[in-house]
Amino acid sequence: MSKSKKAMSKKENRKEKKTKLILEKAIVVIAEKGYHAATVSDIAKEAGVAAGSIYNHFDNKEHILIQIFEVKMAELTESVRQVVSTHTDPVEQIRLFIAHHFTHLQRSPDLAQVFQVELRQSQHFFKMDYEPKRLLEYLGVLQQAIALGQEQGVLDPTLDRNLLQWSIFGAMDELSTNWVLTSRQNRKAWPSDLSILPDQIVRMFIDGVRVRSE
Amino acid sequence: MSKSKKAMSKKENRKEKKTKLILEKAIVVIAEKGYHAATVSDIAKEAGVAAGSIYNHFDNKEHILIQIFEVKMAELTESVRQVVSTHTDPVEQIRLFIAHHFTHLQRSPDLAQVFQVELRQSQHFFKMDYEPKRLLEYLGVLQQAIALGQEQGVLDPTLDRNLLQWSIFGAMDELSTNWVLTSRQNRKAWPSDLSILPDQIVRMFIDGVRVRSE
DNA sequence: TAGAATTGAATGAGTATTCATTATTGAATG
DNA sequence: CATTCAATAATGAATACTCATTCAATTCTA
Repeated sequence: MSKSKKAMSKKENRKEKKTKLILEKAIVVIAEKGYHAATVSDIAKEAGVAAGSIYNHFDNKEHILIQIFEVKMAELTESVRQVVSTHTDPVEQIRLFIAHHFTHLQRSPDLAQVFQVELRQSQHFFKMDYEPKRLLEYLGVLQQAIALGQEQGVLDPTLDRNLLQWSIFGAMDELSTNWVLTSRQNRKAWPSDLSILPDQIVRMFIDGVRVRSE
Repeated sequence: MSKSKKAMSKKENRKEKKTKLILEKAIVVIAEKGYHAATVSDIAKEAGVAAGSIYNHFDNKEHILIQIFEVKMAELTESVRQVVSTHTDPVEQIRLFIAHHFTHLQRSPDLAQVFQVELRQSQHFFKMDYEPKRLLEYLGVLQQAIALGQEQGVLDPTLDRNLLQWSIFGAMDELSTNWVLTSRQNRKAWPSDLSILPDQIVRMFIDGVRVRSE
């Protein structure tokens, strides 16, 4: 865990900034060339450091990829948590969660490429203990909205929350990957603006999940 | 493309059988050790041939992985097409499609591991022109059921078919991956028997998609 | 017996990582 | 303030290592 900013010496602060810089540049380079084709030297050059210096910040090449996931997922979780907390209606919370996901995707194309495509080439990403941790934190925001909906009687109480949670994520993830893959190639399988998706997805899922009022 | 069985000489027939054998053994070895850790020699040994012989059947290591996808996807598509064609009700067709997906997954754990995890480590799998082709053929069966449902007025005609198709696939794929990852580790995040999933998934999606009677 | 298929030892390419060396930093000191 | 100096950080050339792939020699087979 990182020390609070205040407790950090100038040196530690500076080092952390450089770590962050390398991470940001790594996202650009990896998105551009692909994880395997992007060499450690490429990343170092882009960050303006020597290849060996990378190893003062990361254990190895794969660790860079993992850290991109860790750091960016934590940020994403924090920001979606804030957005969702501005509303109390569970269905609206779910809509916001989904909308935020695609907004984020569209605002950070390089990161999107890394998340949807390059990360999955990591040998250990799938198999590690901590892989689910950050993802589960993120999806926890969604799950809370679902649980709230059930408590309030808006969503089917017999529904398997896990099933819904993973299905929504699966749908978002697949649509995201499709978008990333096609947008880089200038295909038009998907609208360039993804802002219509959340409403449609919510309608699709929720109208099936929602307890019929009538 | 391969010649019809009748037009094949004994030699060609034998060669094709060996190609198939290598492919089957490759699935076992790759599922066991992971794509990168599985060497060409490992696969050759398992298939009872010399390492060099692999190259009489495949261009390179990655080509093996691609061929696993190509061949097995074609088989899967053919079998689901048959299953679905036994019913005319579009919702039942969708249910059958989903059920078949999970049944297949559960019956072929090694292939499931390769499909859900190892394939995605291929550098070119995502980026190739032919990647979507087989997948689109497979999903075409689902799409036809959706289209039929719209024609019959059972499903919302304003619905974006692509969206539903990819969302259902995304949900199935994510649940599949979860199942593969947990079942190998004997976790119990998912029931060992997946046969309950299809009904739940159909309920989730269809009840939101179906035009409300009354 | 020609041609195809198979063999498996040898090759070589490519790059992640190491590490001895050099440079930088900033607290302590007079 | 200027200087020292131990600790940290940065460097980049050299290394080391793994396997995928090749191919000349051998075996098979129709």
